[in-house]
Amino acid sequence: MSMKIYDELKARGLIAQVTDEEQISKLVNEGKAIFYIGFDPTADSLHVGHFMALCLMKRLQMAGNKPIALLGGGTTMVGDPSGRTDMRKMMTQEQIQENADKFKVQMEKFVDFSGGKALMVNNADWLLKLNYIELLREVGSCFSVNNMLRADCYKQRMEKGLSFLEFNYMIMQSYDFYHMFKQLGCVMQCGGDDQWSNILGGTELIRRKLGEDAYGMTITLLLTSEGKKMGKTAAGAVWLDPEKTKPYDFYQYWRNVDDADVLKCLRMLTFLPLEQIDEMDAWEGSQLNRAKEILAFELTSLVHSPEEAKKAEEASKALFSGGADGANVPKTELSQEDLTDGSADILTLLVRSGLTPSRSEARRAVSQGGVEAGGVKVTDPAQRFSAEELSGEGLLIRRGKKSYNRIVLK
RNA sequence: GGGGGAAUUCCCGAGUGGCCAAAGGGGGCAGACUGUAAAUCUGUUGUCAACGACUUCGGUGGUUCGAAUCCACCUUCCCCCA
Repeated sequence: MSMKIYDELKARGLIAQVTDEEQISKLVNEGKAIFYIGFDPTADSLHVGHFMALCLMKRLQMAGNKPIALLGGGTTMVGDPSGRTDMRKMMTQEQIQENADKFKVQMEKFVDFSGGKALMVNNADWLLKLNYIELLREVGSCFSVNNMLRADCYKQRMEKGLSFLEFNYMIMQSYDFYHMFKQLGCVMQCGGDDQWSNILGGTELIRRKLGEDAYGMTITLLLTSEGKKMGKTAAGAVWLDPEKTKPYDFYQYWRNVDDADVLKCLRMLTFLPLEQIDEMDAWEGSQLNRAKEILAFELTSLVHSPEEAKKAEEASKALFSGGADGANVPKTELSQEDLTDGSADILTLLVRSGLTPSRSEARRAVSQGGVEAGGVKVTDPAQRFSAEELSGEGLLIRRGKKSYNRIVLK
């Protein structure tokens, strides 16, 4: 009764482009495919974009296919120009290795690597050993510079300038596919939609070198209704690492998506059955808030844990609808040393709790009427709070409409 | 290799000796309105012991009472020629 995996992916709006729909749907529906997705360790944590790719892996794995997670220890040395207007900073090998180690730990949460059900490999293992002349003679003739320049990812860069280093990225990625096709029987590569030309480079290389067919599939980029990439805030990416983006903030990010984006996010990011999501499609107006709660809960649950999701949800309810107690509200602990003369002023508290980055901004927030302490609006930037007010339950500080922090004196 | 141009605050982009913490826009933040949404309007947007002081206009040194602005060198990027 349940949908075949390929149709489900399609119905969820996850598939952007495929090289051969007929072959690919057959391949993945049978559950025999070995496929890979590459992850370049350019930062010390995965983000939402990676999360989608990992979910795709998981979905395909659940349908019986075997994923290969490729860590780009080698490709990161070169730097992918796709979707960028400027060159990436060159990274040292140590940095890359460190990031790759972190990626590895996070990936294991999503994909089941036990009993050979999935593989994790690092392209540094073969790319770093390549010899320039040998490589040129082996694969160089299979690439047409004319065609490469026509590729979207390079075209964008023709105006701003493109270094030869980055120009080679496509060749490295193609070589990965070729290598894994031969060594591991990997027949399909998936990736973000921005990877399309790089993926085609690989299938083309395999065809030319081996005369065999390999396949490619890309995932729709998750865009907001305004056409911006999802998972970005003014402060930067929404990370999967709880140290970099707190589960509460992660929850809040999804709780706050635009009305227009909720259903799309539910379909593309969660594992909820499609029938259930289709029902929500009829919801309107403030009812959509319920859908946002579900979205936020599901995702926090997947990325962190059901317990963390529960905590985040409770904290949100406590703060926004005054329901449950605020035990799970983000908390900052102060010690006696943080006080002067047995008390602390509001500006210090705002800065210490991270609600504002500087005292100037804290002062501004207070003078604009955007700060509350213990449910009372603070109007005087010089207002002080005694040790007594801060101990025990602590003092709940609110900055603006949505940022809260409980300050507790230890 | 030769010639020309550029680097400004979170981003884009004005500013070419003092009136510059630096126009304008975007974004962000706060307020009003709301549904923790969007749209709209208003305020705000370097830091601090805050009517003042300090740090900032790619880097280093210099000219000057005074430099984002002038000079020298360096770095990076773009364009044209080879």
